[in-house]
This record gives sequence, structure tokens and C-alpha cells, in this order.
Amino acid sequence: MTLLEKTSASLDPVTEDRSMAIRDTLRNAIIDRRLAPGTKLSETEVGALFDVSRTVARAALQMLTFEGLVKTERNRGAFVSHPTPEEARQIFASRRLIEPGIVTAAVERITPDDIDRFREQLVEEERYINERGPAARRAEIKASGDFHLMLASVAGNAILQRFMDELVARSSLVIALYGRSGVSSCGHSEHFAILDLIERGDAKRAADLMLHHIDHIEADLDLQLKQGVALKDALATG
Amino acid sequence: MTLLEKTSASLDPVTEDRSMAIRDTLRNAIIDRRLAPGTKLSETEVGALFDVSRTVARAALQMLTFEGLVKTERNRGAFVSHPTPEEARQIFASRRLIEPGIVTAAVERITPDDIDRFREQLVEEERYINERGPAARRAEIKASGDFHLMLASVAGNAILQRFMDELVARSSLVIALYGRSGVSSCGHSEHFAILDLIERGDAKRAADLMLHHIDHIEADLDLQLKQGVALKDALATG
DNA sequence: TCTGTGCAAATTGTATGCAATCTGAAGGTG
DNA sequence: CACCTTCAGATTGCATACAATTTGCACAGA
Repeated sequence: MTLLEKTSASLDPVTEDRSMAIRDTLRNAIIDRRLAPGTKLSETEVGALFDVSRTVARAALQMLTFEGLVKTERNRGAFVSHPTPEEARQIFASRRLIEPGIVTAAVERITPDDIDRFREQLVEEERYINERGPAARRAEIKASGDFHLMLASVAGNAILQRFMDELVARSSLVIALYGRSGVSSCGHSEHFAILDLIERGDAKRAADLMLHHIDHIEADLDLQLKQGVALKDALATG
Repeated sequence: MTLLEKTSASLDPVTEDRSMAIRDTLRNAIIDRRLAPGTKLSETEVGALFDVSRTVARAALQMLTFEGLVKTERNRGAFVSHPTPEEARQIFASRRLIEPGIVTAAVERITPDDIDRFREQLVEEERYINERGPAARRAEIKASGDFHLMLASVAGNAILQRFMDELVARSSLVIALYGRSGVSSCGHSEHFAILDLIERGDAKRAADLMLHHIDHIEADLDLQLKQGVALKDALATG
């Protein structure tokens, strides 16, 4: 809770919903791991950080709760979500349903301009991969997710885009918790390959590759349920 | 706003979130058209109706806003959503992506008990179809949506279930606004056919039929954009 | 009569105060 | 020494008060 950039704390004064801005800042902090799963987000503390009342802070936390990035327990408070392996599987199962369709839609709507932006994005992603240090790792996870979100944006369906916003954000949490290699290294080249197929208009293969890509991301996770049933196991065997 | 059942206004006192209960009641009222699209939902009024403060009422309205059932304009208030034809198309496009996958998952997980429940549900649906009057029409729309929600529940993916909750609710709004025949009459028999295929374990055909079913529902709508660009058109041609 | 300005009522946005609930620790008891 | 009880501190749940904004109407002027 101490690592939030100061810059993002200076919110546009009255222009728009302040709770929305706070949500965005917290959201970013969560998905690139500056706020670890389990971290408590107290209303008072969040309010103080952004210089707003608990009312506004509370609204921001409510939004994050709806997105599944935060879990609130009645009379106990809000905590950064700590997805179980089962939740992780459901997240990726959902992505397997939605993302091939998004790729298909993107093939029909993508413009040369879009493709340029994608290439820039992928170059940036590559840069982070080659850098060292935790900051670069965070940026890499973020950039990797952004590729999927850009695709959703190009697909032109606002509802699916919102679903993907949620799924990608929660995926970041899952990768942070269960990832073996931090970020699967094959992911980046697959992004390139998917973009190529989209550019060539090969919707079928692009969608197929996306499916494999999601499989690869999930395969890089260690989803043995060490958590969740931990208590039950401990009681049974100990 | 005067047609809410009194029974649902008597909420379990402290057991659970009161705002959640209010949300559910309003949600039901919206999806079966007791609250028409465009209806203003003022915080004070909602609060008075359920005998809570504006704080709680506001939280309920926020939840509905996240679900897309309510649109809030800053400093103006909350209104029951009035989906545009474009939004309607996106809703059904999303369902086309998700629901075949749900059917596939359901085939693998459905139990004989589940099937019994589905048959009961379909019988009830049929009863409403044969009844006359607006109350029966509302119940019919609700029951039709419930079939899809039960399927999502059986599929066992909480995230997809939540997405479907939202999509089905918004679909009800769309059907209310743009439906030609109220509810497409072929829908019910298709529900039966889908359930049969699922029972027989024919995932492929069941998923295919679901796809057609969604197409049929959408085909029964009149999505010429009489609304939405009306202003722009008026300015351009008039 | 039509148009533009200004005010007043109503509604939302936000802060804050009080009550209810939970947590953790201290202290007493077997 | 372990365990249970009790209580204080802290945090959330909710209500209410005040500020900011919008809207519609009244009224003056052309």
C-alpha cells in the first residue's frame, strides 16, 4: 500500500468520478503486483491515500469487488483477491471460449493503423522481456495482457471488452500466484504469430493459435491445489 | 416504481447485505418489465421504498449500473437502461460465443436430477405460454431466461455464470424493447430439443442448436436503428 | 408571442458521526 | 500450563448533513 505511484494519486479534480480514478489506480497496482494478493485495503487507508472520504474509497473498493479483483468480507473489510486454483481454471476456461471469437471478429475489423499499433506494443513487450528486475517483470505481465486487451478493443464489442478486462486482470493475479516461470516465454512469439495470421486474414488459424496460446499460458501454471484445501488437508493428515 | 411487490420489500433484516437484496428486487422488476426502460430510479425514492438510507440505495444502483441494467449520468441520476440496437447486437454476439461452450460443458456435468429440474422448468414455461395477459408474458420471458441460466449453473463455471446473468438480464430488456412477437414462440420447443440433445450426450449438436436458438431469438427482433442515431440523422437530413 | 436570463426546487456527490461487529490480548480459572 | 472469558481498540455498516450541480419555471425584454 506504500508503493503506489504518487503521480496517479493526483486525480483530475472534478472532471470525472473520483472513485473511478481510484479504482483504476488500485486496479493497476493489483494487476502488476505492487499490491500482493491478500493485502488488506481498508477504507480509511485508501481514503487517506487519495485524499477523499471513506465514502468515495468505499465506492472504488466496491467496483473492484464486482470485477473479482478484491474480495470483501462483511464487517471485516476488503482484500486483494487470492484466486484458488479452481478459480484460475475457470478464468482460463472462460478465456478459451471468448478469445477465439474475439480474434475472429478482429480479423474482420482490423485496420493497417491498428496493426502498426500492435507492432509497437509487441516491440515494447519484447523490450521488457530482455530487461532484468522486478519492475521489468511487472511491465512484462502488463504488456502481455495489454495485447489481449487491444485485440478485444479492435473486435468492437464493448461487452466482450469488459469481460476481457476482468479476465485479463484476474489472469495477472493468477500468473503472479501460480506462474512457474513468471511469464511463459513462448507467449511473446505467439503474440507475434497471432498478429501475423490476423494480418493475413486467416481467421481460422488465428483463432486456433489463440486457443493454443491460452493453453500454453495455463500449462505454465502450477495449479495443484496447495491452497484452498490446505486447511482441510492439514486437519485430515496432521 | 409503484408496482414492486410488497413481499420483496421485506428484506431479511441483518442477515446479509441489504443493498444486495434491493439490487435483486430491482433487477427482477427490470427484467420482467415492471420497470420500463428509461424509468428514473432516484436514490431517495428507492431508499424510501425499501426503508433504507440513500447510502444503501445508492450501492444497489451502483451494482445495477455495473451489470448494465441501469445507466447513471453524473449529477442526473440513475435510469433503467434503454439498450440501443447496437448494444443489442453486441449482447447476442456475446451470447453466441459463450453459450455453445456452456452447453458443451453442461453435457459433461449434468446429472439425472438436473434433467428432472430442467423438465419441470420447461413445463412451467409452457404453462405461461398458454396463459394470457401481461403477467403471463412477463413470467414467460423470465422463465425463458431461466432456462439459459440453469444451463450456465450446471456448466459449473462461476465466472461464465455471472456473465450469463448479465447477458440474459440485458437480453430481457432488449426483447422487451425490440421484440416483434413478445417472445419468439419457437424458442420453447428449441429449449426442449436442446435439453434432449444434452441428455443424449450429443454435445456437438446441442451446441449447434443453441447457436441457432440464439440466432432465432435475435431474428425475432426489429433492430433497425430507429433510436440512437435518431438525433444525428435528424440533424443531417432535417 | 418568442427568447433569454436568473432564481428556486430538487437531486446527486461527498464528508462525517454514530452504532454494530470483529479481532486480539489480557487476565482469571481449572 | 492450557483454556476460556472479557474487554478495548479498530474497522466496517449505515444514516444524515452539507455542498455542488442540474432543471424547470418565472419573468423581463424585444
